[in-house]
Amino acid sequence: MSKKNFKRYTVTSALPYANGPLHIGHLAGAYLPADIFVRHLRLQKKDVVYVCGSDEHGAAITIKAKKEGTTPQAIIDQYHHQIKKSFEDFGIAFDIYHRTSAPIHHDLSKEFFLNLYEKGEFIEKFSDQYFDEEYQQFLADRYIVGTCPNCGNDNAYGDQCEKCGTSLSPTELINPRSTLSGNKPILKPTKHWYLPLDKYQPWLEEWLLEGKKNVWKTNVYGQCSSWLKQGLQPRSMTRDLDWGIDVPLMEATGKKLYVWLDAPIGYISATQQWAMDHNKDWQLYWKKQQKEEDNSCLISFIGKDNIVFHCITFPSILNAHGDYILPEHVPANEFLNLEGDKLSTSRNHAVWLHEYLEEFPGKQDELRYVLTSIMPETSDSEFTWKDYQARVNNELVAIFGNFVNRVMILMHKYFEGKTLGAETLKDEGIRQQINETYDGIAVQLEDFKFRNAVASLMDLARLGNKYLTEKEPWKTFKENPEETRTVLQNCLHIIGHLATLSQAFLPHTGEKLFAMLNTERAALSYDEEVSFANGHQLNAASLLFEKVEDEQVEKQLAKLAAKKEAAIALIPDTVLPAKANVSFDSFAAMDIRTGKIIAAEKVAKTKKLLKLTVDTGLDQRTVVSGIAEFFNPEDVVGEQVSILINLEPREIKGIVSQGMILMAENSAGKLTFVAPKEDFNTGSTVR
RNA sequence: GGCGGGGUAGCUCAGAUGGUUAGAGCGCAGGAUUCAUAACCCUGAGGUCGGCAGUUCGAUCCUGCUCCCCGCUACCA
Repeated sequence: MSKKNFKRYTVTSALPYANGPLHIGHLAGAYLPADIFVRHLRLQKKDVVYVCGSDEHGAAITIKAKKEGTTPQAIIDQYHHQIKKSFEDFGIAFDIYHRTSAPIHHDLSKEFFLNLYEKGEFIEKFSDQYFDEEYQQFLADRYIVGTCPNCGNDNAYGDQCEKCGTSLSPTELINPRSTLSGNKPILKPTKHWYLPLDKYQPWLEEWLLEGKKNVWKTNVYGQCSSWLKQGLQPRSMTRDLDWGIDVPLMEATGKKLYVWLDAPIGYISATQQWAMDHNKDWQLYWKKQQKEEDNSCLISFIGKDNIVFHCITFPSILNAHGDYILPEHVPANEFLNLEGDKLSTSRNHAVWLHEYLEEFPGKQDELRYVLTSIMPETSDSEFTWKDYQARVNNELVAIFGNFVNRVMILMHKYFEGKTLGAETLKDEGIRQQINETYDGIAVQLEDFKFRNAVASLMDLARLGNKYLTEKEPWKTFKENPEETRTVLQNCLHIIGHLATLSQAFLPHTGEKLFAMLNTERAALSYDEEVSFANGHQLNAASLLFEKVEDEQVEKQLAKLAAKKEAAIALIPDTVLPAKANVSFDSFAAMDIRTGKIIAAEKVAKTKKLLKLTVDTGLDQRTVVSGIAEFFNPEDVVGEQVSILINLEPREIKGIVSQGMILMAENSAGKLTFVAPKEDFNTGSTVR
């Protein structure tokens, strides 16, 4: 963290996309660290606003709506409310959880666009894009489906084939068709407005490359510097879409703002809404102030997948606008894995937050503790239910909960839960260690080391257990009850500090502790110390945490396995629907022959491509085929194939490919050659 | 393919601008204890720091190559 001392903080967490529920990976990546950080700032009595909201634009939402036979509005309403409720129930302390479909957000996004437009920042470019004549509109990448040139999947989208994961552009699709009308779209020139990132490159090099060196996390800095090294390209800020924010220009009817332009502006519009609701001035949190030292400190918590947008694109937009502050830190986390596998929404391999909250009621802090302890700060990390159980049982229950329980039970047993002369802590050694804990946690959190910070909290509970064991108040009670009292009351002070510090990491636990101690005020800042008046009555001891039983772990594991099986079982069912009929002539027009591969080599600088030389009986020709992930070049030589020989040649990676090898693909994405069963004459026709 | 991040004890992860015995928590083994949710406390065993080569008096830390995982990216018929 930089040495600058800010008076004010603006903290953001990545806007969750409103087309699915939240899972633990989201929490560990962008929400939990931000929440802890913000609670920590508030305990220091800093002026901070913490904003977030649903990202409700983008083509994926309209696609999902179409698939489910509903409207985009219905999709975003459903998920916005679900996500919002999950965050609330879990205890993420946003000042506001807003949404990008709100009018105030549309207005601000347009204002941003117009500001840049009027300054002449945008480059206007025409490009050919698919257009649906029946619906009279340009088609976004996701509105075009066709055959994947790589794997032959007939339902590949214009931006990506979901079967083989290949990124595509719409013009690469074979037999493209519009998802609106089903017709073949035509190419038509369309105008778009590009942000000249190349123009901002020198500025970015100074601000980011030099300014953030050794300040930003290595994963973030490394990714950004790699982009800058490669040289930035202008990026289109508009799309031909029917869902999103209108481009505020007469000539751009029917066009929408690129979702990555409007989404980060959502942080600002959310702040505006919050300010209106609470009679605050939003500009203090976002705009440059007259004196630089009065600027707010902007910190954006995100996952590693959107580093570039938050570190390069959005700052460029803010800087081009000119009135706005720039992110001081973008502490991106890596990814969380689950039980040895990537978290996956489509494969349903996830621990969903709303399900956890239902199945583990009142156990928010258990999940917070585990996720904080394994937070993917520097590399991907792994959540397992067994580990969850171990951390809850051996740490929260055995160390933290047990210490509190021991003290409370002894206080009630010996002194009816009443204190005497316990205004302050009477052990200098303990006091010093507590002070070090506070300082250590502050340093760690300001350096975004959440794992270390939460471990420091646990160490304070350890210190308590050790102190009890050393002083053995249960032994001293007979001869020296005053000694017993002093020791136990010192322990009460430790519990008080545990409660204060828990407010950042384990807020529900903090509340429970204050309730048990029966203090007057439920929440304290760091500089207010718990004090006990003479005769102060403690409340009855209650368990802070409960053990996680083996059955619960097994149940969760079984649930995951079942989901996975269900997801896999779904795949064979998705036999692709039949395509539209074609005339016999269209079929007859295709010249398919048997052939033999006589040479094969990997195409340099590609992962999936093989350059094949095929004997077609007529000639020997070169075909580029995307099968390198499934076949070694040496293994396919001599292989009989069926080859479409009168396909228009196309240049791929500088090699002219003359034809297409026919492959069959199963639902798991596995490929096999479609070829004669027996050794057959090359050049035979296939009909 | 290019680029970025990561590969360190059984598990989850720290760490060092290169320097005598590489750390933590959990797990495991032994001991002590009984106030406590068989918990706490003490002690201990455990690692050729992904692989190969190089630079160096010395490398887990630097360089090159290489393998594995994740991400970004690429005209993948």
